[in-house]
Amino acid sequence: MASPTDTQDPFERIYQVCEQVPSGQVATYGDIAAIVGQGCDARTVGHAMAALGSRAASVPWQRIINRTGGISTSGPRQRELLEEEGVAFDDKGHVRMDAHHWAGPSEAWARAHGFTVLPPRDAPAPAAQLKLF
DNA sequence: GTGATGACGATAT
DNA sequence: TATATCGCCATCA
Repeated sequence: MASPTDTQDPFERIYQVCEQVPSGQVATYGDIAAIVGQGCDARTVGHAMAALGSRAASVPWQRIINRTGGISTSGPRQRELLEEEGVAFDDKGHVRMDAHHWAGPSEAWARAHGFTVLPPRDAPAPAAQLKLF
């Protein structure tokens, strides 16, 4: 049996999750893939973004970046859009993931649409903290 | 059906 | 932090 509100199209589900990313925040391809699940891979999300087509006007594709916080698209267009939303970049052109990383959709929303909740990413960076003293 | 390509991720160095 | 290598999955020739 299929899940409720089953869009059947993996790309369509990816677009749905992307639309949940609020303005001023960014999400990584891996995060979107983890939420969508169903064998969706970070690369699959990239393909979906490349196949946006006319959907580019409805999906905040600019808020989807790679894990390094860098922009994979060609041209400064994506950075322009993000800066318009208040996203800060460092001198190297990387997004400040520590300040703009999207924590994921609401658990209620995820369950209502049959998505997976993003795992707790509260990694305390052990090495840094241990070496602090 | 197979091989190559790609808006990637994680690990190792 | 940057680079190199491998793995993963969907699309195209």
